[in-house]
This record gives sequence, C-alpha cells and structure tokens, in this order.
Amino acid sequence: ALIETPVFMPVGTAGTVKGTRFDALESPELDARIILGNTYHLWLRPGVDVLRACGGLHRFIGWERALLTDSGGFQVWSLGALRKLKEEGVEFRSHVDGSARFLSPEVSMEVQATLGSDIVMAFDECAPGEAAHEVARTSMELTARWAARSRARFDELQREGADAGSTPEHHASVNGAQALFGIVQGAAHADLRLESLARTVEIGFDGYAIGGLSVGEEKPVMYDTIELLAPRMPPDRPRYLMGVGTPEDLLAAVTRGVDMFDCVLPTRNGRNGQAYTTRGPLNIKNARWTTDTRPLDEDCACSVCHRHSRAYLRHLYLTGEMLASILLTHHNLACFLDTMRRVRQAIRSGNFARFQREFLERYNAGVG
RNA sequence: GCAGGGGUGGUCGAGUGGUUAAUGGCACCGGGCUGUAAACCCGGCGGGCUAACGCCCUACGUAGGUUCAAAUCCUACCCCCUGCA
Repeated sequence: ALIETPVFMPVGTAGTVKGTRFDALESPELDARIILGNTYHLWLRPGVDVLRACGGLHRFIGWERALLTDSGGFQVWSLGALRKLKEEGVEFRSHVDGSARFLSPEVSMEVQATLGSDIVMAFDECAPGEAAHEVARTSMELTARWAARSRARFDELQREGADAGSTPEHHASVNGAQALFGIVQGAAHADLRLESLARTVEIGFDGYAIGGLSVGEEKPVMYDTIELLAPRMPPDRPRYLMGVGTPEDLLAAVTRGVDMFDCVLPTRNGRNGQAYTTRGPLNIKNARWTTDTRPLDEDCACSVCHRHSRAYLRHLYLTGEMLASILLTHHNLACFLDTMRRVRQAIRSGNFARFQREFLERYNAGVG
C-alpha cells in the first residue's frame, strides 16, 4: 500500500469502522488508505479460528487496503478493572462473557499474525497519564521487556510465514509480509520517555509509536511529550501518535513531527451527535438547529453536506434513526481525512505554518 | 338512565392525611466522549427573584368543606372508560 503522511487512520476495532461501509472508506471522497483493527476484540470475537479459516482480517472484512492492528495493550489500560498484570502477560476477564483469558506479547503477535495486518503493534502497557514516576518506570520497563519479546516472537512468525494475509508478492517486499512498530511509554516523565525511546530504538522496529497519551493527562503535557520525542525518533521511520486526537491535536502533533494518527473521535462522536467542522465542533442535538437548512459545514465538500441540512440530521438523531449515526460518521471522517489531505498539500507547498494558523483561526471561531 | 372503575406535572404512570414541587419511564433541554466494554454516559427539567445560602408564588378534573395539616377524607358538579338497559 502507498500511504502518504501525515495520515489519519479511522478506527475499526471489531473489524468495522462503525457506521461506515468499506465502499465509502475507499471512495475518493474519504479515500482512507489504512484503518485499524484490534487484537483483543477480534481475539475474543470472532476468535482466531474463525479469522484463520476466513483467510485473515483483510479477506474476512473485505478490505484490500492497509490494516494496522493494535496489540491489545490499550485494553490493559482501558479494561483496568478486569485484568491482572504479571511479568508474563495479562490475565483478563473477557468483557464479553466473563471468561478468563491470558494475553502476552507472544499471544498478541500470534493473533496479529493470524489477522495478517500490514502493521503489527508491539504489546505494551499503557500507564495512566498522571502515573507517578515509580509507577511509570515500572510500567515503562515492562513495556520495554515486552517489546523485545514481541520482536522475537514476531520474527519467528515471519520466518515461518505464519501470517494469514501473506502472499508471495507480500513476502517479496522489502520488509516482508508484516511490519512491526514499537511503542514508547513513560507517562508524563521526560527522563522515562527518553529512556523508553532509546530502549525501543535499540530493539529496532519498522516504525515507532508514542503511546500513553490522551489518557487523562493535561493537554500541555501531551504536547510537551510529543515535542520531546518526535524530533528524536528515527527520521527514516514513520512516527505514530496513538489515539490522538481532535483536529487541533493533529495539527499540533504534525508541527512537532508526527506522521500517523488514529482516533475514535470522528466515529464515536459522530454516533453520539457531535459533528466536526472547519469551524469547530457542532452538537447536532442542539435546539438551535431545529429549522436550520444549512449543511453541517458550508465549506465541506462531502456528500452529506451536499445533500442534507442540520435540521434534517437533528431530526434523524432525535428520532434515534440509524441514518443519523451513519451520516454524521461519514461527515466526520470526511472532515478528518480532508483536513489531513490539506495538511499534506500545505507541507508539500511549504505553507504549513500559514495553513495551521488560518485553520485554527477559523476552527476556534466556532460554528454560526 | 343504572352499576362499577377512573381523572396527578409535556406525556405515561407511582403515590391514598404530615420533610410532596410530588418516585419512575419517556419526551424535551444542556454537557461530555482522544490506540472503542460507548448508536454511550452525566446533568437539568412548574414559575419568579438571587452572585449564592435561600425566599416567594402556583400546582394532583372543577367548586366547596373537614383538619394544626389534603393529591390523599367528605359533598356537589364536569369529563372519560367498562358492563347492563
């Protein structure tokens, strides 16, 4: 796959970018080049047997473009109450049926091989944003050990040609069938972050991710951490900021040197009635749009904005119609993906600083 | 006409003498959501005044009455439902 950066990757946790058809993701209007899947969720359902029998995640979901799978590391954090952390791995209680499960770097690599994603994420532990130094150090060191184990098991699986999506053509490519990304942790502590980066780079990965941000820390902490890390990350490898973010966050991170992003905001908030526009967020539930015949965003070229009014979308949302989620999700993805398209264009033409200034000026002005 | 049941806040529906401006659900209003346990969660929701603690009105079909105290008891009337004529 050819993926121009900076890139935004829609999140498709359970084998679907919720509320969107793959046709739409591939259409010129959205043109998503790469989407996410989640190891933990797909491992629980439908499970590796089904995924293997169906030829891996690409074939299973009918998506030939690129896939990145998260390792399940984030679920160690987000499902905190349901797990027990050990050196070997994590004992989970399945959120689906309560059964006991065990996830480790090795298991994660094996599941991701079965998924056959193009980019595999190392299995990490994500500490809370406000984690104290000692806690964050312990977590970061565990992540480093898990990274080495991820690398080792991943390499074994690649040698065996174990990944489900692999084809001879894939194997002929420079990096083999799958790529493996390492993840930098360390919470809000600069020394830990730098150490984590050094240890991750020492192991060696095809790309490097900044994890453990937008997990409860203050916004300046997030920006400072990105500013600390991104310029020191290997310049010839993609830099991926995991789980971020709002349009402002994306621009702030691009400025600091980040290449890849993923975030649930456009899809989840779309389902929850929030639209992103070039003039900031718009809550479609608000009574002020009751008879507003304008599109969500008068400067948006997406098919939803071409056809439908705020009044209609509000009606659909209040009525509980599924089309509300579908249309808002579509628009939000269009907004995010188009913004990144414009970012790339601005960078290409050397106008990024001006683009960012003008974008934020408009974005912060708010919707009329 | 007779017999029985019933009329509660936008709505449905609890409450049958005393912290009741009145439980709940829905609707409505507002907010939140950042590697998705999320088409979810939280808050408000009679009116007026106040920066706030709070204060004052008006409310349980209508009108009277009993009582220190009434959505709750009594009387009359109006309306709705069911059955029988």
